[in-house]
Amino acid sequence: MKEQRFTVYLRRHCHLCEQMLQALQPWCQGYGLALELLDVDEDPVLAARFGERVPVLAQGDDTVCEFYLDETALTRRLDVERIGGELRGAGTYDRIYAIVRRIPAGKVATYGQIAAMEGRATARMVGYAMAALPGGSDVPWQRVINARGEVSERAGGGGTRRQRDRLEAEGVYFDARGHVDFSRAGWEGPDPAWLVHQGFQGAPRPGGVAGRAVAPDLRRRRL
DNA sequence: GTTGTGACCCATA
DNA sequence: CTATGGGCCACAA
Repeated sequence: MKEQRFTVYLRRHCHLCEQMLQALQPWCQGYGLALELLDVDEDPVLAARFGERVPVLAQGDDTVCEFYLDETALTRRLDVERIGGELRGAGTYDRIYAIVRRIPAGKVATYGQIAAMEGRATARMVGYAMAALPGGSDVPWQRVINARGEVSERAGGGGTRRQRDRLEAEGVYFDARGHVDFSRAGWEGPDPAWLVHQGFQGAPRPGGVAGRAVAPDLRRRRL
């Protein structure tokens, strides 16, 4: 397994720098990243290049992120071969499908929830992945709904009805406005150990927040 | 290489 | 409650 080299440009007594190194710790252990730490104050060229803009995480000449660890950006940079479990080297859609397959009958998850677990997808991409499924797939696509608790509308129209019918056949209840109550039917996520083994992000907080049983799409959050 | 195609989500107003 | 605009990107042809 080849290691992946990254460079952190930093300076001493820098709070953000220490914070980024700490955030990188589990990535080094889990994915075998090799970090090169460069103190920009020890090299006038680097000091001129970065000024106050540290820390910077870089891969070769490419900047991955500045100031805070952007885990999404880092994930994109990682060699997919490094991801463990049966999903080693799998494409994003296959990784999404693998998570969706674990939603039990009678439960639902949101696009954003799946995306947050997958780690590098967006909610929208989860929707794209569902749309790309061939007929007769073993992926229980009907169990993925939007963040408002509704079955999403789509161009065709018939698919929407079919999704609701399948969910109701599994015992999922829709209220008069066509909404699912996440506190009753919301999926809390797969076995955390399975997620970790597959190299996914952790599950959103189980149980959820009042009024929203699942975590929103965490990707968009900026620190 | 390029382009077209999609089942989203959130913050506002 | 609804409407709208911006942010998004993998995949197949």
